[in-house]
Amino acid sequence: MAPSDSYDPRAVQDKWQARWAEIEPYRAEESADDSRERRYALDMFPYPSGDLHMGHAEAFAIGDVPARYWFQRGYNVLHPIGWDSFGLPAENAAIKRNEHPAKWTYANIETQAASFHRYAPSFDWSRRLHTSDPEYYKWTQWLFLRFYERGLAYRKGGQVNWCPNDQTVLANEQVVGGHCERCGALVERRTLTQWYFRITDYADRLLDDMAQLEGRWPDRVLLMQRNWIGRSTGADVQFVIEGRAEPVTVFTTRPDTLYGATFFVVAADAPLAAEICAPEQRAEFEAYREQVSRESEIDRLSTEREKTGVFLGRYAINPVNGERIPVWASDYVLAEYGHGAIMAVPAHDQRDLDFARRFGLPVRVVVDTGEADPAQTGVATAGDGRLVNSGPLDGLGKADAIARAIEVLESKSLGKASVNYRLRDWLVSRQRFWGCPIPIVHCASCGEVPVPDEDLPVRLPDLRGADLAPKGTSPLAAAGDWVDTACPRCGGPATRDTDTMDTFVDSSWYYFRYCSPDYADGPFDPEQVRTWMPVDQYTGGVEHAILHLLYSRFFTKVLHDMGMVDFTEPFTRLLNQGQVILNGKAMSKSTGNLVDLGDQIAEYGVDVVRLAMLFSGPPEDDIDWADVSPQGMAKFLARVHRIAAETAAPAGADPAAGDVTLRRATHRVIDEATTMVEAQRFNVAIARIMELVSATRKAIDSGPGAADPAVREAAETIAILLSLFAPYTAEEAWEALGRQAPVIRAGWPSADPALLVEDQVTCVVQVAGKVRDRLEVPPGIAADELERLALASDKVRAALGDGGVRKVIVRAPKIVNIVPA
RNA sequence: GCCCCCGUAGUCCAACGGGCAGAGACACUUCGUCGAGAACGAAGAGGCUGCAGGUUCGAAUCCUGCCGGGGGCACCA
Repeated sequence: MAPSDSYDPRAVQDKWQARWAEIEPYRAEESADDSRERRYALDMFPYPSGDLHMGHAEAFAIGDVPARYWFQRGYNVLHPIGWDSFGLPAENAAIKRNEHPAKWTYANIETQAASFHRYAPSFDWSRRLHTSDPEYYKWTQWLFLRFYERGLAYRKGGQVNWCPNDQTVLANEQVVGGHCERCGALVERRTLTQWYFRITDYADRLLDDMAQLEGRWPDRVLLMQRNWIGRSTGADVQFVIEGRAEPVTVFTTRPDTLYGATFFVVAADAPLAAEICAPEQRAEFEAYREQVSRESEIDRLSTEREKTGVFLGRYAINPVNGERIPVWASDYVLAEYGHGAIMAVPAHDQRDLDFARRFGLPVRVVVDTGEADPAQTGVATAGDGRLVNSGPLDGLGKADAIARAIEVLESKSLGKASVNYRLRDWLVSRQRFWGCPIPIVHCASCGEVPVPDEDLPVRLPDLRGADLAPKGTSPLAAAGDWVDTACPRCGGPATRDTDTMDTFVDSSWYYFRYCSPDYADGPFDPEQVRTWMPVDQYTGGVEHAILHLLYSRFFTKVLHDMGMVDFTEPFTRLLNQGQVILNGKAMSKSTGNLVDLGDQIAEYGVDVVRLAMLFSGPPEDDIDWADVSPQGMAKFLARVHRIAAETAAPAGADPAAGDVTLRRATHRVIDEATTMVEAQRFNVAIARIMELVSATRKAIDSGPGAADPAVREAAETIAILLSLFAPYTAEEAWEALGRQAPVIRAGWPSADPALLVEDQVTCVVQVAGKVRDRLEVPPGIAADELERLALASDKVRAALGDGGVRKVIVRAPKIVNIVPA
């Protein structure tokens, strides 16, 4: 009997898909009188690029488990779905096909929605949203305007990252190793005026609030965010530059080493360098600056290459000792970080030391760490030690010296304690069409004017095909009728801002919208958000560790400050699923290293694919599809189905009258599977169900038989536990057992404690750490009784020989270890 | 270069706060059943827990070092 004879996945899928559409078992209830506990399960919403693939299958199988578990527990569950539907691929496809991006986008959404219906995550479809719908992006614009009012959205000119392939600027977070995070092109620098969100105002809170997430988010995500924000504490110190009226401020984390500063470095591309360069050094400096401006981001990032720089012909005065030190320009100092200038302490900073050795500048040790002289070894000493050659700081340790140095600086108004961040403000404007228009109008007499709320949304004009071709400025600029408008303030002629927002703005608040997707008086109904949020479980890929997740945390804090929400972190728990790979390599269309989800489902069915994804290992691990066995999963599901069909005890039969051995197995599995689901170790939970299936099979074949009430109890337990992982098979089995759909509302079983205690357990008796005997004892046996039994064992006495006993360690009822004299 | 995570059977993976190395799956061997199959049921084999030390009565588990794999950061003063 082949599995297909008894269990046809496709027929079962079609049957239940239709039934579920009728009974809507996954609908969240928003009524305030519903007193059930609430849970919010969220999956990172998909971008509609073609159909769903294996990666989606894994992510949504994993994200579905906690949602389904909560349904079984009887909670009121919000498990929504939507699409992150603005973005470049749609625009590129539209150019190629001479269409509107919406056409490609919404066609793909329909394809994915149909695939999702078949894949059957427990979504509440009534809350579906798309970020490219005007009903949605109206509120993205509304939020932009609130940010603008609060000074959190602003425009400034400066050096920005430019992707030559996508023809748009990028945020720092979207440049990875000097390449565009999206398309991989080498990123260039341009000087442009752009819109920013002032995320740096929230740097401290983004860091400090991570305490709330500790242990609930993966460590590596927290670490990456910490690194990205990059807080460092130290001091601002003012140096006078000879011949310049205003002193120049530098930031240092080591004010204790001020007496060791032997030169001063200004970022070569900072205006200050050009300003203070002495005439006789001008030519050399200009040549150097030209060279620096030509180097790519990749060159600049390389730590291997030798330091470069030029002397600017000027001197700075060390504020603590009045020493004259030469001022250099170099590209190892960044114009955008700190103040674009540093004091260089080569003895205690490796970068400064490399520079000093390259250009023959002096090295002066001011912290005696007990290590060899950096000037000789070329290795800067950054550790703790006693201060030397440092006037009033002499003799202090590093930490004390830092504190003392800051005190001295502050008392003389030469500096102050200071904090710097690696994090930069979030550049949000994009020179592309298929995004949310920035709701600002530029008026010759009034300047920047926000579009009034009642005029939102500012809809995209109807552009398509060639009009969208990138030309380095936003395609929106070409829509003359759209661009020309009246100033909302003075009524005079004005133009619309032609940039659109980074799509990460759209996705920074979608999980709020799900709470009240049709709400018309704001981005969300505060009442609904209060009852549903924060999100209890968020599932998605780790690639968003410092993009979407950082931005979303920022948005939530701003909404909190606006009084719109009463919490400060949006996602209580985060799970990053691994990737699906093949033969150790990422799947890729171009190399043909691909497994098609549709093919897999056609061959084995949805449940097999889901189960294979979940059973292959812990959810965080990558899944190599070459290692999984869909056939094995199919075999298991067929076993489940057969057990349900064979179960002969009537529904409602009292399990207490059933076979106690099988009942023990059932309740042990309930207990352990529950623990494993809560610990997010779904592979182990499934293994437990497999054990129960085997035990039930055995009971039917060679035990009390299919008519025993314990078999029914086991079979029903299997169906319910399995409903978290293989919804179709579980529902079909539930029906075969004479129960009424949906199985997802059957209720999670609880283990009977009386059935969890064994009446006999095996106690291992060791002599000198080696197992010598096993005793069958009652679990509640007393330690001294067990010790007596163990010492009385013939095998133990044989092992001990003539020697005496030095010590006996008893851990009742599991083990006795006897240490011979 | 610095930091984090991970090395268990041929393979994917279990093993709770140190206590019998094995739950489950794939592959393998054997047996039974039958409608004779790539079906169903059962049994079995398989290990220096990456290596070397240490702590302990007892270590896959804790500590140190090394080797191997994965990830993050990498001129951020």
